[in-house]
Amino acid sequence: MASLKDIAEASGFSIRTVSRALKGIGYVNEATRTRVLEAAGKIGYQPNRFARSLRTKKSYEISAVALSIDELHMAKIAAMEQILRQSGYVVNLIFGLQSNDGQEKTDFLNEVLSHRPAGVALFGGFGVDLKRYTDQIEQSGAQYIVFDTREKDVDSVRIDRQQGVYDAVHYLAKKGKRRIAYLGQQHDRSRLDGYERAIAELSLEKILVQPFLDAKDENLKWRQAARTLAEMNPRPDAIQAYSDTVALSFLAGLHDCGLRVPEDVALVGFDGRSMAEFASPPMTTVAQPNAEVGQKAAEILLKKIAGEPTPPEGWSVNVPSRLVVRESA
Amino acid sequence: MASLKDIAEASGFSIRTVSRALKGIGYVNEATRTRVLEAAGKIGYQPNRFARSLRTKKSYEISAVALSIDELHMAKIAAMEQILRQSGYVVNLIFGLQSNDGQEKTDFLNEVLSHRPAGVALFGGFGVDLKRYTDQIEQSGAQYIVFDTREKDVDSVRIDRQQGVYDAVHYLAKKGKRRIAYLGQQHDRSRLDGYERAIAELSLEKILVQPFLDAKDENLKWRQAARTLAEMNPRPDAIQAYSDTVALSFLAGLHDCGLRVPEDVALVGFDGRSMAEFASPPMTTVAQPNAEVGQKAAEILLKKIAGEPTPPEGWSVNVPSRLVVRESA
DNA sequence: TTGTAAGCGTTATCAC
DNA sequence: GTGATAACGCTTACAA
Repeated sequence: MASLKDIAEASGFSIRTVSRALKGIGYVNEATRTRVLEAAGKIGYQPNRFARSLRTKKSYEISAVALSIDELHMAKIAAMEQILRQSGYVVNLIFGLQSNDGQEKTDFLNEVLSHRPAGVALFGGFGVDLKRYTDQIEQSGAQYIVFDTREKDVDSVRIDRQQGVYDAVHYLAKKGKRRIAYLGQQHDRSRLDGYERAIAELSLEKILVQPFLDAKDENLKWRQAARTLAEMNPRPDAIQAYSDTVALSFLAGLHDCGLRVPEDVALVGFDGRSMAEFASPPMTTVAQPNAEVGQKAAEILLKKIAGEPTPPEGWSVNVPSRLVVRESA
Repeated sequence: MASLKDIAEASGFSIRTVSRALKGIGYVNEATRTRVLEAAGKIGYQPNRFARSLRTKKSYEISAVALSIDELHMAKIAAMEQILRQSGYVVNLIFGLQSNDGQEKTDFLNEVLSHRPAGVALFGGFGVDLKRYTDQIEQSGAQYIVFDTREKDVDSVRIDRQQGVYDAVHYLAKKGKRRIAYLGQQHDRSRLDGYERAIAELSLEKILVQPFLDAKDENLKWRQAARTLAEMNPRPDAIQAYSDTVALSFLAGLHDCGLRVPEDVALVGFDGRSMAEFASPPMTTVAQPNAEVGQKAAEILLKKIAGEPTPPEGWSVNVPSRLVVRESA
């Protein structure tokens, strides 16, 4: 592969001049520049990243770390990659080991850092030790951003789930629904908070549909919860579900009970997974703003890497989720 | 960050000796080795990839290139990454630009190669020029593997769709179905071939259900095709669909027509997307062997990079798809 | 405006 | 067995 030296020889200038002409930094005679660029083009020059990183002690790689693969993660990473690529960065992907052992996760992070990324984008699932991991990343000289974590003390691009569910409940009320239930566990707060806030504003009755806990697997837990709903009297006429997967399992249960969607019960999911679009009927859902989240994460990383001072409000940012209306509600 | 020099100073040996002790290559006194390892551990040494790559002219990065993001792609990449990471490689992700302009795609590949990957894993969608791209990759000194392409002259890990559909049709016949239809376009061959082969063996009637071409969008094209099926006399009692998305759009159409699945019509999808699992009813599907495909792709890349001679049968390989039985059939 | 020389952290070549 | 030393391709002082 061609190097600066090759261009220097081909164009008759020194390496230094060639370098400056190519990067457009410093004073270079216009005639020299064109001759250098011409030579570089003819020879098919591509700068050597390894040499550059070695010399400048700067990396141009961002590691995206997730403990599991997921459609929603990927959408965020893809959006992030578009931005980072434009700034000359490469995104590398590191998927977690299956183990839940804490020790292993530390080694895992060490492995990530051994590649000397300029930045690390972390997905959740690291549990309460997240702060320890981000500290370790910073200590290694890299910057980090976390995707959508509940942990408070870390820089993160968070999704405003509360407001999305709040909007959805108002949407349902506007469509004439009066008995709007929430389907999910009581201890998962953010969505539930949005639900409760809207219900209170609308002076409606708060109705909670819980999973059927004796079920054999996760899917049946929610599918069989539909029976609970079917037997309620009066029956809810709308459901906001915790997630798309929960909503679709529940939808199967509604079919089992002979209840029609949206005629008998309107149904709104959460997440905006592709499966919602292909459900029968296509499901209305509060979509995660993946593109915006990925973009924001990239921008924050770039700023932190560039050494910009922390803004007064900190690096963390909230992005709103948005209702995607289809046929189920 | 600590370098070999630091360890050399700390342990009292030369850089060269330290290097050999750490890599376990060549003759090193056992006592020296332990002292060196100790010093390296204490100092927290991590080798500098950039220096190593610069010196050896070898890259330890594999670029996974896709023109679009997709759950199935990601599952393959994730599997590939597990293997490659164990061999010290990093997988970096490059998603295509939206444009369909040929020129842009060439530049795009140039950009990929400018990062000097040791190997490139390509997903389809590059059209008939695929061979040109793989040639360009090899010319740059990198190795390549293509995921599941129809193009003949390139090394690829291919999915045996024919056999998967063949198995599914036999499965349907064994469950007593006698009027098994294929839902899809006539010009997409691989799945259709498997269908036709099985139908011929079983001496059943070949029935093709085509999309409703006047529909407004892709989804409705298949959803409205259900009407066609509903009006057939006698009506098919089972469907093998071209894909999961097609099958689910069609399923919505079946619901529209008041037909029950699997009681009135059994339905089998293709791809093994997560949406199939969450359909109502959970959908039987011929799943793509993503894990195996990714693993094979990684193994082939590693062998090609290691300079192993091309085996007599070439580098390409076929992996079987497999029927995942759920409730829809 | 351009050229020379040093150095980033490795690995490879050669002596000792 | 071990130690100097050069080289990979680039950037950055500094000199011309």
